[in-house]
Parts: sequence; structure tokens; C-alpha cells
Amino acid sequence: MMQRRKSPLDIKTTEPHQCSVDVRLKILGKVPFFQDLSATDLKEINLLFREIGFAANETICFAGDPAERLFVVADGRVKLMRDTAVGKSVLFDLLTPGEFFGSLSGSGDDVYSDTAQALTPACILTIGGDTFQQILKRYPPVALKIIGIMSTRLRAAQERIQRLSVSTVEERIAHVLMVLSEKFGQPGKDGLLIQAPLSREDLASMVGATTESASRVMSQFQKDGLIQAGRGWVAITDPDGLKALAGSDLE
Amino acid sequence: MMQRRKSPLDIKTTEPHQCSVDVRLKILGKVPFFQDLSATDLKEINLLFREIGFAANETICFAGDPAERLFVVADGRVKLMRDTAVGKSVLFDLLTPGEFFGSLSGSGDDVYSDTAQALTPACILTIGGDTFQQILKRYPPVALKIIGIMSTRLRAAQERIQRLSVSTVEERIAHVLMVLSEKFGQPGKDGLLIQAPLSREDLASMVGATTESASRVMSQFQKDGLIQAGRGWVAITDPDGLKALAGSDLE
DNA sequence: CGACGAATTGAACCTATTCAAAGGGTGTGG
DNA sequence: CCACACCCTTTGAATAGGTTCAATTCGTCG
Repeated sequence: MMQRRKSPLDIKTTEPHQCSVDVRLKILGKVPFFQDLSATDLKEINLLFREIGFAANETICFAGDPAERLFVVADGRVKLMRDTAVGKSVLFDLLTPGEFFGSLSGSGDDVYSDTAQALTPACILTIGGDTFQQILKRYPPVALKIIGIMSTRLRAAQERIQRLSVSTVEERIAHVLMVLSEKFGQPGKDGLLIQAPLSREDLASMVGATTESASRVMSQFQKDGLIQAGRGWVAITDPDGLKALAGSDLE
Repeated sequence: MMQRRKSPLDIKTTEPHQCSVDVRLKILGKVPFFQDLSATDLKEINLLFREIGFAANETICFAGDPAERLFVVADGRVKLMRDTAVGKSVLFDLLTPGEFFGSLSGSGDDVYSDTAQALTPACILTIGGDTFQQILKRYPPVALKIIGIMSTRLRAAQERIQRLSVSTVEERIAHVLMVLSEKFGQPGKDGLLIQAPLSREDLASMVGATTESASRVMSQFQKDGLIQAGRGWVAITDPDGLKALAGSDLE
């Protein structure tokens, strides 16, 4: 049984990343809650954002620190996570360009709920929470959009709670692979390649399992011809088979 | 070892409940996202709400049904839950007067994410999702408040995910009892009585465990003098002891 | 090429579930 | 108003799924 073991991901693991001005505007235009704004408004808002580059594995903000800023991913992959006292960490979300995290409230009296870490070299746009609050007041449609996004995120969190409550580790891993392939999947000769450098430990912390359990399940999936995987990468070769295992509809 | 076994809850388990007009106004004034509004605005908004009474165990809305309305609890206790294919259900939240659930978006293209059920006789205020959307557009501060509330809920959901991922059943039950006592606790001779008729099954579905496991843990807690409990009720006698077991700070 | 760290695999252990049966409040009907 | 029946709750014993600990293999990067 011979198969490719070298990482097929096309992601540069080098220095911090800066993005050009026109890329910035394009990104801001793609941010869901700015989509309804006119080009002029957007240009004005663009000026309020600052840009920061991060190298892979650099931390963007720490859970528990005073939350003063809102961040928007312009380029790269960012993971939202939280470390626990016992050493185990929990991975909440994986963000792509256009998604946001950090503080939405102007009152600087709360803290970041997650630690944000660059999974790849990343370019981040950032704005003060109070400044963003001004934008919200000035452009009501933006606030409405955000409410919608928060609803969606809450729903996703609830589904995850449900899966942690009723599904086995195998089912949860099958499911998270499906979700990841929908968001990061890129067709290639190995199947749907998940364009994000995810370790077994990352996967494990997304489904509430240990690294070893994740590894065991992944090995089995590979033997069963459902996936191809190596160090830091996964590709789905049999989506339907996986979906069946995931029990995708809990209803 | 003699102890009270009869339910000490003071909750009428009788017919649906209607509330008077002045009670309605008082409730709407207590709703977090209406707090900044003037009395006149509030009175006007009050007219847009309809009132419905529910008997205990009646279902207010079903997960999966087209989401057309927003609901506000005026009186009673409401549980937000979801049934799964395998019969196990998951309890997401327990609401008291002033809290809301249902549809926030005007576009009626999504569905209720939870089933809402009256745990006690309840009075519910309700408004069409589209009408509420008008309110949001007209009173921007309301939208900002809602964003804050959604953030808080999302954070709570994340904490729950974390606990499901890293804590044991015992720790999770200890923790949920602490949380419940903060929200529903009422000092009495048995300790902090949780004013909500919760079965072992309810508790179990809040922490992702089986009824039997919940029962075992509760029995142990009682033997250890941490709680007093009977059929459908719990009182906390040793909050500090429980908090220690819960490992309340995960950091 | 060499070394470090990720990934894999095995075996023992443990927590929590499953299946089963008995005990005890609650509220309903007589 | 009491008694009975139902269902919630409790407890036991066996089982299984997952973790833990430990050792080995194998990519990847310097």
C-alpha cells in the first residue's frame, strides 16, 4: 500500500505576511457585515483599520486579556482556542479571510474569550472596539448583519454541544472532517484536500478527544479508504462514506 | 438519616398562565435589550406583542419549524432543548422572565434551532420576526444590546464545550448545579433551593450524561452533605464544597 | 545527514454506559 | 380522602469506549 506521505499543502510557512492596499479593500468588501455598504463608505472604514502581520504559530491575542480590539482575518488561517488548567486545549474555530474575532463591545470591561493563533503566516486587520462601536451606531445594517452572524455561530456551538453529548469519538471526527472539507476543501488527486495545516492534536481538540484517539480513528479511516492523511494534512477520498459515519443529521 | 423528601418548590403546576397588562409592561422593561428605551417607546412596543399562556410541559415551538416569531418569557420557566435521533435529548438553557428565544432575523428563511418547552405554567410574549426587525432598525441601541447578549450566550456555549471536552461527569454536574443556583437559587432552610422543577433526566441532558449517571452522582453528593435533593428538586447545602469539585476556573 | 517532534501502536486501566430490577413520590380516580 | 398505579429515581453488575502510559516509527527541517 504505497501512498504519498509528503505534505501536499501549498502554504508558505515563512515570515509574517503583509497585504497590499487593494487586497485590504477587497477583503473588507468580503467581510459579511460590510457587504451592504457602498464603496465610499468602505473606503472610509478601511482607513480606521490597522494592519498587522503574524508568523505561523504566533499568538494574536490571549484569552483572558482585556478585550480592546476587533480583528479581521485578511490572509492566512487563524485558530481560536482555549487552554485549560490540565494542559488539554480546546479548539473552537478555524478562520479564513473575511472572518472576524475579538471584541465587539465598546465598553472595554470584558476580556477575550479565546486565544487566537496564526496557523499559517497571516495578515490581520484590526480596529479598536470603541471605534467599531461607532461604526455600528452609524451603520445600523452592519449591526443587523452581525446579529445574524452571531446567531449562526451560536447555532454551530450548540450543534457541537449536541455532538459531544451524544456521538462517539469516531462519529465526531468523521463529522468535523466533513465540516472542514466544506470550508477548506480543495479538489486534487488525493481527493478533497483540507487546506490548513492541522495536526492530530488540533483535530483531537476540535472533538474533545485525546491525540492518541484521534490518531487511531484516522488510521482506521485511512485503512477503510475514507481519507488520505499525513503529518499535518488530511484529504477526504470518500465523502459519502464519511458522511454516513458522521450520522450527519441528528434531528 | 431523616430528611425532607417532599418537594419544597413553590410553583403551581396547574393551568396556563395569563399576566395582567401592567405586569407585561414591567416585564418588557426588564428585558435587557429594551432597558435603554423611554417609557413611551416601551408602551408603543408593548402593543406589538401578543400574549400566550402555556401549561406545564406544553411545547412553545419546535426545533426545525420555520422560525417566524420571537418569544419573551413573561412568567414561568422555559427550557430550550433539542431531541436527537437516538432518543437522548440535550438541554441548552433554562429561561426566566425577561429572557428571549426564537427568531431574531426578519428573513423568515431559517428555522428554530431549539425546541422550547414550558417547564412550569408560563406566560409568553411574542412578536413576528419581521416586526421585531423593524424595531431593531428604528432603535439602534436595541440592536447593540442584542449583540452583547449574543456574545454572552456564545461565550457560555463555549464554556460548556470546554467542560464537555475536559471535565468528568461529576465535575460537570457540580458545575451546572452552581450555575443553576446562581440563577434560580432561593435561600431556605435546606440551603439554596433551585426554583425550577428539574428531573435527573433534565440534569443529565444539561451535562451530556445518562440519567443513571446523574442519579449516582447526585446520591453521592447528598451522602457527602453537599446537596439535598428529591424528586424534581435540588437544594445546595455546601456551595464551597461543590465549587471545589467543579474546578470552577478552567483557565 | 542527523535530530527533534509528530504520529502510530500496544496494553492496562478506568470512567461512564447499558441493561435490569427494586424502591418511593405524586397525583389521579374511585 | 385514601389507595392504587404510574413514573421518576435509585442501585447493582457487566460491558464498552476512551484514556493513560509507554515505546517505536517516521516525516520534516536545520
